[in-house]
Amino acid sequence: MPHDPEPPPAKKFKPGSVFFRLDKNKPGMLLPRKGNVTTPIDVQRKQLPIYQAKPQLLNQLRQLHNAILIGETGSGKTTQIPQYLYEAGIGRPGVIAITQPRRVAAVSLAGRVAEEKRTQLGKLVGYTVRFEDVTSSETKLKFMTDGMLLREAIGDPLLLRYSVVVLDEAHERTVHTDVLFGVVKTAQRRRRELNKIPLKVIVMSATMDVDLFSEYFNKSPVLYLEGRQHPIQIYYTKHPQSDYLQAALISVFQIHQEAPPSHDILVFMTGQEEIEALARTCRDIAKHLPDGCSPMVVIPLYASLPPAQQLRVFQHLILLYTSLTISGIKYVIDTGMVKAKRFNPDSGLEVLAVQRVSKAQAWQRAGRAGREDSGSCYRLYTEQEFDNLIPMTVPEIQRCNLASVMLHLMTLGIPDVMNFDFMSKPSPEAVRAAVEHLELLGAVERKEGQVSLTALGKKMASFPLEPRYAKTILLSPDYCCSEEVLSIVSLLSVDSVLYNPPARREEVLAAHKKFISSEGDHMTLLNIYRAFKKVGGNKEWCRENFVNSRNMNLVKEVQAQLREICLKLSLKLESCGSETGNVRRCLAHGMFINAAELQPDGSYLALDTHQSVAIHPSSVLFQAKPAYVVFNELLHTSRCYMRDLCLVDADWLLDAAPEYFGRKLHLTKS
DNA sequence: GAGCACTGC
Repeated sequence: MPHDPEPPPAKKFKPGSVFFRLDKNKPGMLLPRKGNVTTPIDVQRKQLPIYQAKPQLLNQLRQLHNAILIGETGSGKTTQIPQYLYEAGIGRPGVIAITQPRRVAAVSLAGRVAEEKRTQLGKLVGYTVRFEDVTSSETKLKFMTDGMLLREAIGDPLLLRYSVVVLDEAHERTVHTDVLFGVVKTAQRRRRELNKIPLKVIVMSATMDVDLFSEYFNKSPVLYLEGRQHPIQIYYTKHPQSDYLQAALISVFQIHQEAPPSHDILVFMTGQEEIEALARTCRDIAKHLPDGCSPMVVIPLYASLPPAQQLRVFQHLILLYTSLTISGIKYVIDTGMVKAKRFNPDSGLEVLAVQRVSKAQAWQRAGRAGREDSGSCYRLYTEQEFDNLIPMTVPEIQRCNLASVMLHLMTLGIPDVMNFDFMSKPSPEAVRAAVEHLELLGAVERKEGQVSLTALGKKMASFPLEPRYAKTILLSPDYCCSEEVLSIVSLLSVDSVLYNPPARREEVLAAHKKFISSEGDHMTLLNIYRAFKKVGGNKEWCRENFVNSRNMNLVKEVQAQLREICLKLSLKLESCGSETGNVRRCLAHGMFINAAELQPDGSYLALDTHQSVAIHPSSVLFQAKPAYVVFNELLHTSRCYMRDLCLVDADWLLDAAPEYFGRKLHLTKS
């Protein structure tokens, strides 16, 4: 491909440079649609592709205990299937649950279906997500996050309130969905054994990788639904691109000069930094576009941007990498890369790395171009490279820490968690590491080779938190600092409450300086939270202090929820006031697995895995070099960094787990 | 002296 060391003038991007090759073998995927916004709602329902299939669908669904439903976006399956079931009396008098991986989807779908049924939300149709329950005794169609159904299963493992469970967006394979697969399958079997009302399970997915689903659910039949996708033209590069960012830049300008201005371009990229850099370059080049070329509006879009900015109206170019729903996209540029987390069970380390997308992801990205009308997708890789992509993204359950999953399964009374019937089994090492972690925390115990939940473990499971956080909260009454620990855990379980625009670095440092505690990041966060509460969550205060008020308010919600659980468990809630040493003692006892020791050469050794780690420069302890710390997480980027550190005494760690540290010390010597 | 994709309970 053409390449200039200097930022090339716009002329270089004139149409005609043969960059893409048309792929004639893969024409548009599905049928066009006719849309009309003013059509009455019941007519709209009948215009959906799924409506034609309604009689056969109902016929099948009435008989089957399990069904796999494959339908593209726009087939109407998520809004219609629950209504069809209800209208046909299938599953009465029980409740039909429809799970979603994301909150917004659960909420908006419930709203849409309530509208279609002409009822008030929360009556016949409702939703349940964390912090929000809009259901009543009348609710028969209940949209919920999969995590929420999982939590409900703790009190009701057979899911007896439900006659039908619809697992939607199953192709996303989130941890929660994958665990739910096993939970509903178990509930189905147990209900049959106990002669209870049968449970119908419908798995809905957008992809064609159905064998796995079908096989898992006792070879259940697969029903296909026609979608509503418009034709999409796929283009590939002639040659592999060594620099996908450069390729994206060229493609953007090529399309911009050829396309009508009302057609937006969507570029899939891997992260904030990349997006900001490309946005800057595009804007610079756009200033020097030749006369007659329409102006270009560049909108960077990523999750950590404040929501107001995400909602801005855009005209021509969007740079984006999330799964946000945006309409009016005509052109998609797919870099073929994604940033994803990988997990190493041996080191307990999560690595965030840029890697190639899967075929499924590539098709999903392409699909974004055909929502409203026909579109084009430019893949910045060759067709051969596409053919070599892995078919499906590795399910999250195979690349995450399983501690909370294992704890959850045990709470559900699953007899043999080590051999749980996962659709895609995580590695035995990952399972073993998780159980060992729980054992160290005292959540499980081994008796004659069998693993069982302890009373402490049962309490830990009642918190929607990682086990070590739950443990720390449960320890906090012993140190008379539950209020502080609740705040700290809440602060750690949301995205950063600190706002760090790199352009205003000096101001940020000055503003945050007054909160800094020499005891570490946890206490610093606590100082910020205390100050925030003192001014009553004042937004102006947040702005002045570079504090993210949205996340801060989320902290308040989380804390309220955790406090509620503490009260149910009759934990004593009290504040230690200025005795912050108590808080650090408590953190040391709860987080002892994440401890590190200063070495003579100035580096740190993580005591659990004996790997060399460093203090992340964002920590307030970066220059302090304390002898012992506990940290919140390890992040492997350019080095292995500890993030969110708390200064502790060696004695506290030894006191927390004498046997464990005895073993670790022994390991150091040998 | 770095820079963290997206969810969810």
